Formats: sequence, structure tokens, C-alpha cells
Amino acid sequence: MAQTCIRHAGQPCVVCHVGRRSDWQDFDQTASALLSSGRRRREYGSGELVFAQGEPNDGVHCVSGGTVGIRRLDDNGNSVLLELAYPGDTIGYRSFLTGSEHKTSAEALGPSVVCHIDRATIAALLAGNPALGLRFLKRSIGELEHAHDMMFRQATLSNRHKLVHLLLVLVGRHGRRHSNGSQSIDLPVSRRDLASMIGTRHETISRIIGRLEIDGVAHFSGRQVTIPNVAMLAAEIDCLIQA
Amino acid sequence: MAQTCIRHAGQPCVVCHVGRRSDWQDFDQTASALLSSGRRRREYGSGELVFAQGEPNDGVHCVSGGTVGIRRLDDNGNSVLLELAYPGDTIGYRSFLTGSEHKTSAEALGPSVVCHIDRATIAALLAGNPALGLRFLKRSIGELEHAHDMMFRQATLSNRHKLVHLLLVLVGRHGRRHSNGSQSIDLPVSRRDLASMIGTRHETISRIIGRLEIDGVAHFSGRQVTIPNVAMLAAEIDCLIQA
DNA sequence: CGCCAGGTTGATTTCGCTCAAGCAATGTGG
DNA sequence: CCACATTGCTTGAGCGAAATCAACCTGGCG
Repeated sequence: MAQTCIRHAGQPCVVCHVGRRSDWQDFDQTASALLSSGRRRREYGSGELVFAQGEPNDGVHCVSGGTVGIRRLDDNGNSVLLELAYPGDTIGYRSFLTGSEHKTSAEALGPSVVCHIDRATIAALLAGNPALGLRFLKRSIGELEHAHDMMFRQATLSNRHKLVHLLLVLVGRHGRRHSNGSQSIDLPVSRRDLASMIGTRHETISRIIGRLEIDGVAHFSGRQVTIPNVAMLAAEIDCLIQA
Repeated sequence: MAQTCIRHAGQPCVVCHVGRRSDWQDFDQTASALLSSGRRRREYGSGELVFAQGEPNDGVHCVSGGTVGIRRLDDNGNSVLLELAYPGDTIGYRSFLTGSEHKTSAEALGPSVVCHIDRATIAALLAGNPALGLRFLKRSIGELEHAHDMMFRQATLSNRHKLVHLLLVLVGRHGRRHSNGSQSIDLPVSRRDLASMIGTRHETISRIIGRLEIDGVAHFSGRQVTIPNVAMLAAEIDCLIQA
């Protein structure tokens, strides 16, 4: 399973081949050696779990390719997709640091590559590199502000506005620009997950999508979305949201 | 303004008189001296702002007494109360650590006492005490899990269930137990803020409160709430929420 | 005394949930 | 290769919940 570290797209590679977006940069020689021996790279198919809610923590993971969904479940079968993780993101570090079981599941939303770094390695790295703890802190704060934004939107926006906002975020991440100025996305998530992210039912999402089609601001075909004019879509909400 | 450090209720006192609940414990002599010279204690009246959204950060604050609301505003006049801070909680550390302006306002929800520690002091303490950074990290992770819980509830519970849940949390924090087994709370927040925490309108909160009265599970009189049987109230949601 | 903020209540309309059916794509076993 | 189940999505009808707009009440305060 262990793979030697390779260079990728000219980025310096310590782990996960994601260059400066990763938390795993700027280590000294010994730390780098430690890291390469303690990490394992693995590919996941669509729907495969990286870790499951309730499981004990066994180290942290670092997304190297694809998209990973962070999901919370309850025992009534409810599922909410809380956030999306992309290459460079570290996941599972919270349960590692608090010494508790995973409070969420992490699921590959398409073919993905995720590295695993075992507990002993992380502990050693953390002890020798205070900067790593600081990077975790920055990451945690970033996620917290993201969660606060989310809570604010949940409380103030209509379902349609929430969906539009989500689409704009996804366009930023997954969008392909076309020559005529339109953009396309392959949604990484199902309608049900879209609904859970908005805080509504999947039927409602279907109906809102229908209205977006009628209004001509977006065209949906399965998970393929085309937005003729992103600025026009953004205009729906930028009168309501400030930076 | 500076006050000498006093002992309070037998707790060791470094700052904020809150003993082991505080982030500001277990410092060595020099750090303690630095802290006592760099901190300032201040009392706030109900409604006074500790810091305001958009302001540049000027250090961190530590709640010593009372209750502080963390609020986000937009320029359409929407206001959402994101969380409540209690004695022992450190606030304003995020904008300090990210070097950005405050993304939320902090407002005394009643007569409160809050200590302020200036930037230079924090920076020096952080540099000399890696454990302090770790405590910030733990705090941040705790707030993040709290935010995730919130997002999950927003997406899965009905408004009534959300209000019941909020009442139960507030009973745990502010409740007074009576001899007959009932409990009372003085709500620290207005109905409008209650509504923003639930993600609905204040009129709706009024109506839900009316229904709770009819069902006999809670009695409201202004901000005074009496709950005859907390277990009965909890039964409304504990079939829906797991630990 | 009049004003005002915070709260309640009512009437009306809109919206979203629920239940249910239908449909297309995919998979499976005989 | 077909009959059949399954999954993800859409659509419809009915109903209940909540938003909206508005009136009104109450206590505090100048």
C-alpha cells in the first residue's frame, strides 16, 4: 500500500500531492521521513466510507484527489451532508485531538484518493512541530466560520436562495467555463444530499429546480447543471448577502 | 481599571475567577505576571457590546460573569444569535488568530463581567506556552461540533422540537430547581433572538409558545419560564435525537 | 402624557411537507 | 433475453405550517 512520494504538477510534495494547500508542508528532514513512513495512500470508489460515525479514531486522513462528503446520521435514518472536503483538506483530526470516536462519517462522493496517517505518526509530528498544531487550529477556525455562515443562511434565506447559494459555491469548485460564457457543473451529490444541505426535502429541491429552469437561470440534466449566466444567478442573492 | 487578582469560591484564580473552566490556567510565574499586567476587567450593562462585527481585533476576551451573546448581522437588518458564551469561555480569539476583523458581535445579554487581554500579551503567552494554543484548538473544536449539531438539528427537527431543545439547553444552564420538581428559567434572550436561534420568525415563536402552554409542558410569563416536568419536555425529542 | 420597543393575536396567502404514483436507468436471477 | 426489483428522481393533490401584513396591547421612559 505504501507509495513513495512523487512530484505532481511541479508542486513540492510531502504528502497528498497537493502542494501548499496541504497542512503537511514545511517539515524538516526527520519529520518528512516520519511522515513518508507513517502514511498510506488509498483509492476509494464512489460511496465508499473513509471512516464511519461512531468508530474509534485511528489517525487522520488527508484528501489527495476527488471529493469527500462529511455526513452526520441519526438512528431515525436522517442524513445531513455537513461539508465537503477537497484535495488538501485534512479530515478526522477532530476526533483524533479530542480522543473520541468519529462524530461524522466521511464518504467518497466519487472516485477519490485519500491518505491515512496513523496515530503514532501524528502524535510524533505534533510533538516536534508546533506549527502543525497551529495549522490544525487555523483549519478548525476556518471550518467554524464556514459553519457560522451556514447557520446564518439557514436562518435568513429562503430555500431557493439557499440552493442558489449552494450552486454558486459548487460552480466555484467544480465549474467548467464554456466559450459562450456559460458554466457547467457535475454535481458531486444526489438531490437528497442537496436537500439535506439546504435543510429541506428532496421533493422540494425538485420543485425549486423546476422553477430555476422556468426562470432560465439554470438548466439541470441529472447531475449535470448548466448556468447560462452566473452573474445573473448571483444577482439573486448578492443583494441579500454581504462579504 | 486594572484589578488585582482575588480568590473566588475557593477556585484558583488566574484570570476571570472561573477556576478550571477557563483557558487561562496552569501558567508559570512569569506568564501569570504577564497575564495580570496585560488583562483588564470590565463590567457591561445589558445590551452593551464587548466587540462589534467588522471591527479590527484588539485582543481576546474572557467571560467572567453573566452571559454574552455571539451575534451575526447583515446589512438588511437580519440578526442571528449564533451562540451563547458563559463564564470561563474565551471569545474573540478567532479574529485574533486569523488576523482579521471580527466576523460577529459579542453582546452582554445581562449585567456581565468580561476581561480583556491585549494582543501583545496574548502573543507573548502563546509564544511561551504551547499548551495555550492547544486549549484554543480544543475550544475551537468544541464550538465546531456544537455548530454541526446545530446544523443537523436545523435540517431535521421541526420548529417546535428545535424550541424544546433550546429550552432544555437553557434549563441546564440557567435553570432553578423547585421543591415540587419543576424548574424555572429566566431566559437571557428576547423572543426575536429565540426566533433567530431557531431559524424562524418571532410571531411563530409566540404561537409555538402558546401551544406549549396549552399542552401544559411549559409556562411562559415574559422571560420567566416554568417547566413542571423537565423529563416530559425532554421526552418530546429524545426519541428523535441520539447522543 | 405620548412614544416606543417588545410581544401577542388575527386574517390571509404562500410555502413546504406528506403521501402517493409514475418513470427512467440499472441490476439480477431464471 | 425477459420479468422483476431497486434506486433516484419527478410530479401531483391535499393539507398543515409558517410567512406576511396588520392591529393591538403592555410596560418603561422621556
